[in-house]
Amino acid sequence: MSQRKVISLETIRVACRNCSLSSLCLPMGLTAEDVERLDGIVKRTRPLHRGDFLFRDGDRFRSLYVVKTGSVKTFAPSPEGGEQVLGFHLPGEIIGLDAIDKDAHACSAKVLETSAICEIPFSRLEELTATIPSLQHQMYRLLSKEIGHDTDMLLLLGKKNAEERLAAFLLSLSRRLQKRGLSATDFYLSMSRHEIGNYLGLAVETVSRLFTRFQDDGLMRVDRKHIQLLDVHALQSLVGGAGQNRRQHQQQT
Amino acid sequence: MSQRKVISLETIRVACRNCSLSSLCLPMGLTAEDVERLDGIVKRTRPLHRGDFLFRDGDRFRSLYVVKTGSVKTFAPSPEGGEQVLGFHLPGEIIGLDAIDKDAHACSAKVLETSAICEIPFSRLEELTATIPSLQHQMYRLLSKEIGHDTDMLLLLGKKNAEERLAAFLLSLSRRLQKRGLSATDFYLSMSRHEIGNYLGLAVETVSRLFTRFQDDGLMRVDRKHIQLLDVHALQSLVGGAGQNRRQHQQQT
DNA sequence: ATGTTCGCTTGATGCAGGTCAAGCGACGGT
DNA sequence: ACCGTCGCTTGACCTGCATCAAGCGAACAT
Repeated sequence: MSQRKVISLETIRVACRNCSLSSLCLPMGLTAEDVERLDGIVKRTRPLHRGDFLFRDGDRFRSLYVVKTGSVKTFAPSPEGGEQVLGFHLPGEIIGLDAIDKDAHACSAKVLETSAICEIPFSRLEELTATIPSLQHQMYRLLSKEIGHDTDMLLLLGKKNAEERLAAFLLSLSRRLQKRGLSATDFYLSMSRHEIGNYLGLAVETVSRLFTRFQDDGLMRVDRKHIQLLDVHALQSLVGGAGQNRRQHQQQT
Repeated sequence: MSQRKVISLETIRVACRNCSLSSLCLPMGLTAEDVERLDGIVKRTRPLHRGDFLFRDGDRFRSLYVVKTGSVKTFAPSPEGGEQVLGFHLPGEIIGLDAIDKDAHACSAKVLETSAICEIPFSRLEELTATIPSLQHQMYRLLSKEIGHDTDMLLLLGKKNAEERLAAFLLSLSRRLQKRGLSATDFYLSMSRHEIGNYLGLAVETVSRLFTRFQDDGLMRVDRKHIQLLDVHALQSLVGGAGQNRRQHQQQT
């Protein structure tokens, strides 16, 4: 996020082994030699710009994509012509795993800001994983992690109110940016209020009102797309649902 | 579902190659020889009963589980002490994929009715997939499919109203039962109204009222847990969101 | 600089569905 | 056969958030 300068070609050609994201990406836990082999199949594309598509819903599945810098949103069409934002993807995150099953993309991926993206042809990757057990394991973990993440979203959409959703969203961004060595409390939103609302199952107006409220309550500072979190702990307790006396659907069997 | 008789030991010891579910399960597309090898690592447990756990949230991850007969629900604890039902699993469906990442289960799996379950130790499976490319591919597809399914649920929880959610739920059950050779229009619900509501992000009362309404509208017949779908096509058009003039969050960039 | 667009904010209003409350019938235990 | 429990239904009410409406300011083109 907040990546405003054009990325130089120099930067792009850096290999996996030098990539600052390797600890978040596929090479995690591989030997130097295996990283070289993986490196051999990764394509590094020229910088993409806001609005560019990595792929569109319906496209044949060929490659996975890893965000190197910038950010990408994925979204699926809903039957009525609207769309559901499925996620915002930051550096080190992998896009396209959901397309393996049907060998076609069920969602589209659109670049939110000038971004550098690695492309990994899946068939080549699959060959490689068959001969590198730790890479295979890493793939399973990545796919599994994606499921776990979706599960978290199900809980959020199924049980949390608007306040809890937005607080969770902000904290998720914060945590992920921090992992990438960026500020956890001061960042730019590359997505619009509308996209945030869509992602969280809320109306734009609700998102806007909540930003205002959070700011009035001293939890954060908002200036257009520039966000500063002032009281992370308070936000965390909001997510916990300590928000009020919110009744939970209890479960009995 | 509606599996009331106790499963005989005879049935349980049948191997993968004779399993009627093989086309839905891991063996899909394997050679006879490879199925044998897979078969060698699969454990078949004695029948489990309503309320039994396959695993609990926090347990160390060891195995994947496949439902052979019966049904299982998975659910995750939410911070406030409630829980979120994540899914209902029918014969042929695999449980536990979300635990690979952290090597621990983040949700619990509880048997809803007398069920037969296959257990597949994951470490053994992983060894096997490294030597059987088509099995590896099958695993990737399974994991990917799970992501796709979660994605559908995100859309449902994020954009659909109560009516659309329940209709989608009924049709999903119907479709899955049909794939397993059971009736698509006449079945028992092994889960409670409460669990359905929890899964769909609705209150029990709303689920109940909708069942009544759907019945009054001639879409289905409801008698306790016995369901008969009378007008599948009408239900499908409900899901489409033709429900009214439901406004969609449009997306612009 | 000036107009146009578009994303965002803010206020007013309405309603889908959650919450509360009460009753009923099925089922399991003794 | 009886009773208690529990899941389900139904009605009355209430509220959180969507919807509708209006206005504002930043970014951009001319």
